[in-house]
Amino acid sequence: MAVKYSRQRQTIHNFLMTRKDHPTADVVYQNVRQEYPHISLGTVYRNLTLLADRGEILRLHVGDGADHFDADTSRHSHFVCSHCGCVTDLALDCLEDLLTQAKQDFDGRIEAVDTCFHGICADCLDTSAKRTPIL
Amino acid sequence: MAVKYSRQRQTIHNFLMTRKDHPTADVVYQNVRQEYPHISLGTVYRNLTLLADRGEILRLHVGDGADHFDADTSRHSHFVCSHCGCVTDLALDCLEDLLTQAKQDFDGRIEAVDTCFHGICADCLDTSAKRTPIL
DNA sequence: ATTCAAATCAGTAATGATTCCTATTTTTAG
DNA sequence: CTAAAAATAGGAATCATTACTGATTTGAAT
Repeated sequence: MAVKYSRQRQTIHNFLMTRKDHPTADVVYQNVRQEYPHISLGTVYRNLTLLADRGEILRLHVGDGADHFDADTSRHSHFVCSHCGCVTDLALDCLEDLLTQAKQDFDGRIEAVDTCFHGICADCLDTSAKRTPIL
Repeated sequence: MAVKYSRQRQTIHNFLMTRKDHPTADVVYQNVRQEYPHISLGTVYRNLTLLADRGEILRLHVGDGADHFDADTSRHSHFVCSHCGCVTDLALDCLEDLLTQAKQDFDGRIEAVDTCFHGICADCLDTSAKRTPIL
């Protein structure tokens, strides 16, 4: 099953590279649809899965029901705001140390690590402070 | 909405505390059903969600489609075998360092971190070595 | 450039995990 | 003991994702 070029897949990958907010499949679909009105949601899912399987993008499980996708495949962490649901990048030096230590302590073979931080993003802290101090 | 005692919830929580393999809601359901044949899957989900919301158990998003649940709420990491799908605990000293560094570097408020390692567990490495060396 | 098998597509149906709904039962404060 | 609040069982509904199918596109060999 050799991979052949497809305009749809290229467009999906290109779109993902323009975004830093790690959109869901449906967000990708809604946006790519502007250029390809006839693209189907199944095509978006199939290509996101194919790209992720080939290591060209990352599939993130942030725990909000839908998977998110990231065109940046370098090792980095993520943050999810439990208030607005936004997903952002987080660069941490000691991520490598974590992997190194895990490989030492563990019997099996460790290939990757997903690190997902949770809390309230700066924007939500700001706006909630200006309105009602509930959070 | 004060929380009232329920035998079903107690049984679910008790069952979870006997297991170290972080079962899914359906596995909890299948097991608790032995004692309560009439318990419904909805009740299992509702109580697992309630316990997780109150911080009495953890809900894990390991990326295999279904959420897993963990009665051990102390800070620790998890490992998921991409071959057999098993989920195990992983204790790492530098997890605290990761949180500390993240809080320093980040503008928002960080409350928690999920760390999920992926790879092949020791059992799967063993058995695949004894059979056909595909992995 | 033409051909043609393999890959991909659009559209839609099916699946699987989880949540929602409602009438009934259980819990617990007074 | 009583009654209001919470929880339940059972099933329907929802949402993300995958699978299916007949038509279209790609690309390597002619």
